Amino acid sequence: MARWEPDAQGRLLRAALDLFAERGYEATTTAQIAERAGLTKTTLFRLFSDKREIVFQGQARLVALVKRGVEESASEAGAVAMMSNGLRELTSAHTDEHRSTGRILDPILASNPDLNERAISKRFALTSALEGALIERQVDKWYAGVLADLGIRAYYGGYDVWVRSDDSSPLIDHVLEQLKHLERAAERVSSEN
Amino acid sequence: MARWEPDAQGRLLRAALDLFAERGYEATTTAQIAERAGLTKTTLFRLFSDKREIVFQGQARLVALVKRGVEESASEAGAVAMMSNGLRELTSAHTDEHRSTGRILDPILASNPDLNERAISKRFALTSALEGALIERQVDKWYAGVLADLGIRAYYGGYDVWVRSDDSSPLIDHVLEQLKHLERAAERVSSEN
DNA sequence: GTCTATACAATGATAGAC
DNA sequence: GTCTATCATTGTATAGAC
Repeated sequence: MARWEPDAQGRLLRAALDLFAERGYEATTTAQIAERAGLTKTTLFRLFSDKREIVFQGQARLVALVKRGVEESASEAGAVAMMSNGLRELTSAHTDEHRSTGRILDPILASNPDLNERAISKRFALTSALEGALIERQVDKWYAGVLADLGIRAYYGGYDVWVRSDDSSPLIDHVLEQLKHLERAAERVSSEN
Repeated sequence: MARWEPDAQGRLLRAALDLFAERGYEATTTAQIAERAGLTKTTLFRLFSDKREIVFQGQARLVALVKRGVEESASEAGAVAMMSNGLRELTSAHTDEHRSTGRILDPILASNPDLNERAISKRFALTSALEGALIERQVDKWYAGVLADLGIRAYYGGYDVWVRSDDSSPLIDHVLEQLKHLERAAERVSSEN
């Protein structure tokens, strides 16, 4: 059937995670990753735009998901409801396998400035996507910005708890829990003025 | 007296801005920047950790400023007041010269993914610094996160308007104007629940 | 349509001389 | 503190194999 082993991207991802965990991100060369995956450097760079993207490729999907959650919200839904629908879609992509990967990946991300920078960039991309989707749904631009910040902050906070915790509660529960606290905090802004 | 021309960093920055504006960021090599500044590549990389930092070095100061604004706030000050004191300090560093530089630099940043990523990373660093400083001042962690997002969003929004505008109103005025809108938006979160 | 081989330019690190 | 020189690595480009 196939002349090549399938799932080159998946093999490269696993090879990269193995090597990064063993020897660190910087001490691992792209040639080594490709070799362990049974490929060459050329192929690696055809499949991933750069070394960091090996580990972040999956995140591209998330931007589309958060947008879809907002777009598919009922027309009567309020802005907060549309935003949390975005978060619901976003979190629906996270399986238990992602949680395992996260446990390996997160310490590596934290330890390397280049990877960390890419992670921040992805967070910003999610925030902008959420903000833009809300504006498309006629939410006032100021309100859209504030809600996007709140929502993505809740998502990352919830994700951190979820990855670290052993319980079986789904990611969305952790995220909505965070969102509740953040909404209450947002209320305090008005009471102080 | 001096065996070398002084202000190597400044000369490198000006050389880099010139060349980036002329030929673009990617088409300019670090060797060319160093040469135009009368130095070598080695010296450039001793003074700047990487090519992008030539253009962002100045931002390191800003993190210290926003922290100081919060730290030096009166003990009776509320959380919003401490946050906007941070913004006041932050904006105090921006001279008319920075505005001119911004007019040249901003289109270059927007046109290059690598530079853009670094810019986002700096924005996140400012947000984290502001959030951390508020927490140090005993602000509740949820509230600190929300206020940091609001404040930095106001700062960037205000900066964009300031750089583009021809009037003589100081940056802080634009930032506080944005902040007013964002605070009102934050109030709406509560009314929707 | 996917992979390999090879050559290449540029970043960034390092060592030793002035 | 700067210079020259050399080096490993990332990432690109090309041309061809299966």
